[in-house]
Amino acid sequence: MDEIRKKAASKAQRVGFGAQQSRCRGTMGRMTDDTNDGKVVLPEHVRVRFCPSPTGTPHVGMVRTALFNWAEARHTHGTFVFRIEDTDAARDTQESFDQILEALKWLGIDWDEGVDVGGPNGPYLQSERGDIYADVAQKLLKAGYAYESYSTSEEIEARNIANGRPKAFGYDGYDRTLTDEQRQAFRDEGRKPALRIRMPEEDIAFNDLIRGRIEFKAGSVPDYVIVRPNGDPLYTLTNPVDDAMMNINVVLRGEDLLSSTPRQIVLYQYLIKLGIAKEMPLFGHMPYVMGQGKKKLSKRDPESNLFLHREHGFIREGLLNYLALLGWSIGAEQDVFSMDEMIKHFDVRDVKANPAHFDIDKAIAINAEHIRMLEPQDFLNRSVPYLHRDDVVSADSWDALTTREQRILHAAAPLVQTRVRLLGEVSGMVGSLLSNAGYIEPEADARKQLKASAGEVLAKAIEVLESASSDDWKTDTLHELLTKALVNEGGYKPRLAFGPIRVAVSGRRVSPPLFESMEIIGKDVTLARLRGLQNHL
RNA sequence: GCCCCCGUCGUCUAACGGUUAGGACACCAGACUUUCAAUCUGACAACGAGAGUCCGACUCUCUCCGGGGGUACCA
Repeated sequence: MDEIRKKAASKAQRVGFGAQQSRCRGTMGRMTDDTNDGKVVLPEHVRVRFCPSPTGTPHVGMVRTALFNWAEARHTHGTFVFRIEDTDAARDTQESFDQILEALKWLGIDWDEGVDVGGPNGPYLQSERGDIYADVAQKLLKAGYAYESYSTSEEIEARNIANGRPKAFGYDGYDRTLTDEQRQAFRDEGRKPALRIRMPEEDIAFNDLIRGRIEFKAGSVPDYVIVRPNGDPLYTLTNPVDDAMMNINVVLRGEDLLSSTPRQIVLYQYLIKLGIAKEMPLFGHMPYVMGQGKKKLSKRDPESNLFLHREHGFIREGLLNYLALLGWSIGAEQDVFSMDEMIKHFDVRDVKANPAHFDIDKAIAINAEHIRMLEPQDFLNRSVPYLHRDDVVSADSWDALTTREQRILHAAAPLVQTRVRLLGEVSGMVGSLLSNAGYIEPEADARKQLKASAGEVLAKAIEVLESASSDDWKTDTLHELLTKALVNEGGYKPRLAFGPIRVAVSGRRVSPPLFESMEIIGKDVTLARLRGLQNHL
C-alpha cells in the first residue's frame, strides 16, 4: 500500500536518536558532543566486534574491517568480540571458517571474547544460537513489533505490477493488517508465514562515527523479513540480537551495510523496549576497498585474496600497515608504522568516508620497508618456508636446515634483505648461493647482458682466479684482483668486466653483490661456473 | 523509479576558514655503485562545476555533475 509510505513521507516526522538535540542519552544514540571537537562521544568501555560469515576465502576488505575494530578496541582498552555469522547453511563452509581463524592468527589480530576463547556471552557461533533467535522472534511477534507475512515474492511482485509500481519497489505491507480470520485462511491453505518487522512511519536518523549525521526518509525502508517460513532466522534478526546480547556498543562495519542500518535501528528499538538490548549502539561505516576501475574489490579478484598475498611473500606487518592506510592516516608525513604505533593513534572517528583503491604497488613498497626493518635472523626464519616451497632448501624451518644451508643463508641475509620486497623473491636471490651446480643456465634477461667481449672477460677472470689463494678467497681480495686484471690492465669498463662474471655466478641480471657471492660459494664452484658459462656462450 | 553514501596529484592521503595545497607509492632525471637494490637530490602531478555565507572557502551551505551502493525469505 503506497499510501502508507506516502503519508509517512509527507509527514516527515522525526524519530529519536537525537535528531535535533546536540546530545542525548539513554536508549537513543549519543550525538555530537560540542566539548569534544565535534566528534561523537565514545562509550566508557568500548565493545566492538568482528562477525564475518564463513563464505569463501578471507579477503582484504574483511581483514581491514577486522583490523579497524581490533585497533579501536586496543586503543580504547575496550573489548574485541569475535563472532561467526553462519546462518546461511547453503553458503557457509567449515573450510572458510578455518581459514578465517588462520588468517586472524597469522595477522596477530587477537580477540578477548568469542570463538575459540569463549566468554560470558556465548555461544559465539550463530548456528548454535537457534533457540535464542526463536525466543526473541516470538517476543517480537507477541508485542506486535513483528507480524506474520504470508505473501510470496511472486505475489508481492504481481501486486506491484498491478498497481503500477516499479518492479523494484519491494514489499508493500500487504500482510500488516491481516485479521485473525485471514491468517487462519492462509494456514488452512497449508501456508506458513515469514516474520516481518513493522517499520515505523517516521524518518530514521543516526550519527555515523565516520560519516556524521545520516537520515533516511520515512517510508523508504519496507517491512523486512527476519524469520523464514521454515523458521530459519535471517541476518536481519541474528546480527542485532547478538550485538544486543553481547553488549556491543560500537558497530564498525563495511559501507555495504549502511543502507540496512535504519531497519537495524528499528529492531534495536524494539529490543530495547523488550528489555533484550540495553542501549542503541554507535555505528561507523567504513569505506569500500576498491579494485581496478571503480568497482568494489570482489571476492573473485586475486588482489582480494589474503592468502595469495601471503604466498607472494607479504609479511603481516607490511600487509596490515598497508591496509590501515586505506581510509586512515597516522599523520601528515608518515605512512610506515608498526601495529603498536597504530594502536596508539587509531581513532575510528578519523577514518575517511570515501572508498580507497587497493594499490598493489604501494602495498608491496610498504611491505619492502617492513622486510628491511626485520632482524636478519627473523628475516631468515620467515624466508625459510618460501625457500623450501621453491626447492631451494632442504627443510621448512630454520632449525631443520643443514649447517651448510644455515651458514650460507646467514652470510647472504644482509645482502638480500634490502633487495627483496616480498619474501617470495628470496629464493631467486639465494638460489645460486645454495646450489653446488657447476653451471647455471642464465635467465633470459641475464643473457642479454652478455656482450661480444664476454668470452675474453671470462677467460681472463678464470686465469686470474685460478692462481688466487684459496685461503684468501675473500670479498675484498677478489674485488681487487679482478678490478686490477680486467679494468686497470684489461681496459674493460666495470660494466663489461663484471657483467659476465655475475651472470656466470648467479645466472641472473639482479643478484646479491658479486664478490660477496663469490666468497660464499667458494673458489671451486666459482671457477666451475665461469667455465660452465664459457662453454655455453 | 525510490533511498543512501562518496568527490584533494594516476593511486593512498595531510591541511584550527588565512600554507608557494604537504607527504607517500608509481613515473622521470641525477648522485653513489661491480649488477640490482638500498640511500640521497630534484622534476612532474590535485582541491569535479557553479552559486551563496565571510575581510578571506579545499574547509561551511545549496544546486548541479560525476562515481558507488541498496532496493532479497544473502550477509
